[in-house]
Amino acid sequence: MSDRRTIDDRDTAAAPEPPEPVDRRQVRHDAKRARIVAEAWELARRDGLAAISLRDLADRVDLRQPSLYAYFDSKLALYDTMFVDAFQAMVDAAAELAPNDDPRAALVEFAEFCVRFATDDVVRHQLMFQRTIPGFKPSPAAREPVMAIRDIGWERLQAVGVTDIPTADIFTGIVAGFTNQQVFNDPHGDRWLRQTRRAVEMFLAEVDRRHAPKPAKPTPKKRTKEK
Amino acid sequence: MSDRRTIDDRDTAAAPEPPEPVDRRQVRHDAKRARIVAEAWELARRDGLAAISLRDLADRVDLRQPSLYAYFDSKLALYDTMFVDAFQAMVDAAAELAPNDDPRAALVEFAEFCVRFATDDVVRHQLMFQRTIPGFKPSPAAREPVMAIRDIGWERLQAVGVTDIPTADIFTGIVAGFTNQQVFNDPHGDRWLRQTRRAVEMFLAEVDRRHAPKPAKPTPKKRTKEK
DNA sequence: GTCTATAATCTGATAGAC
DNA sequence: GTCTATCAGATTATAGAC
Repeated sequence: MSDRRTIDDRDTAAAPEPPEPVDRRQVRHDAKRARIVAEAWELARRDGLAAISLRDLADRVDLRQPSLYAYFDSKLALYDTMFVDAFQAMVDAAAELAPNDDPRAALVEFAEFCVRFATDDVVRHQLMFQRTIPGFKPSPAAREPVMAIRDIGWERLQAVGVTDIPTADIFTGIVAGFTNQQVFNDPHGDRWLRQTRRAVEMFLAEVDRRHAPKPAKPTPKKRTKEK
Repeated sequence: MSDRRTIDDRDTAAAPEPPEPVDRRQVRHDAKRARIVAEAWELARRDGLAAISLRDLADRVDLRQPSLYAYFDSKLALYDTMFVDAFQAMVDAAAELAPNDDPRAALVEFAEFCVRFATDDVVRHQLMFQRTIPGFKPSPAAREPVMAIRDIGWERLQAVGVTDIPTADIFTGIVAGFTNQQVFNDPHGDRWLRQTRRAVEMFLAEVDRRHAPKPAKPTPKKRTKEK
């Protein structure tokens, strides 16, 4: 199947060519590429993210090591693909979260989701949120899914009335911390995951306090319009 | 790998040590060792923690690479020493904190100190709080300064009335998160450091709420346990 | 696209003379 | 303790045949 698609190709291949909607080669290429990435994750989980070797990786996908360069320009390009893969997975998983009418419950849910997602795959978390690979910096193109997940968090914060950056920073600080502690200090348990709800409720109480600044004295219960 | 004793074993125990105060050789050895560690930090800051090479390191201390083995049994042993060095520095710095009569202010101070200490040296933070070097795990001996810093935090928590682990976990989660966000998202600024006080005060408000449980709302009894 | 072969370099670690 | 010499590998990446 000669598929050189030079410009004058359409003239010479007049009759029998069925119109290909998608290039099959491209499809297979992409599929193999995806498999390589999947095996790279396996390898990273086994040996550590920084210890992936292209030889080991090639073995796992039945290629010789140089053949990987048909799929990735460099090892750092592989990391970049994995980085995008990880954030895209997070975006997809976040989209699966059941919608919740109560914005406060939704925020708790989101925070717990973040902690859970990180502990599901510690190495993935390492690539996403720690600068650990010496030469690696996400490419500009890799920023897109990062911003997507950031937007999801931002929406949920706005839904509970948080619109200023400093308060949002407090929330992200909490989530980042619980995530990190869970991954780092209790990677197979749920010690910090269990406290996440309480932490977010604590945060919400602070938000309430800001929005309805009550004077200091313990007054009899006043009616507020918030439920 | 011979499982020789841990890294730092100078023969402190064996000698009866009558009149001879210190061995000059030992002093020089220790001094050079310290210099090697210091240069290793430099190198880590320049190239990344995982990218330290013993050859580069040897150059910086005017040795040939094999001579480093007179000071460290292996590269991982060097990391272990650096790990201890980092936690010891944190303990020392924490000891410098001005005493504060108000335990609540002292807790805020401690949290801010942690965030500041981390941003002072990102690579140090990486070694202390992230599992990033493929083969490295702190030796049992290295645990001591880790526990020392943990104890400092624990004391300050008790001083504000926190005695249960789950609540302490919330505090460590907050501190870990603000530290991490600061290091990761604003390494040369103070974006999360500026919010640390507010976060700790938010935490303290939660502690107060627990200690003086006002029957604020006609909700069914919800959180009483988890102690 | 995949291969073989190899470049080019780096790595941590060891042996043994002095 | 420091050296030279070297081991025994590893690594990523490239060249060029098919």
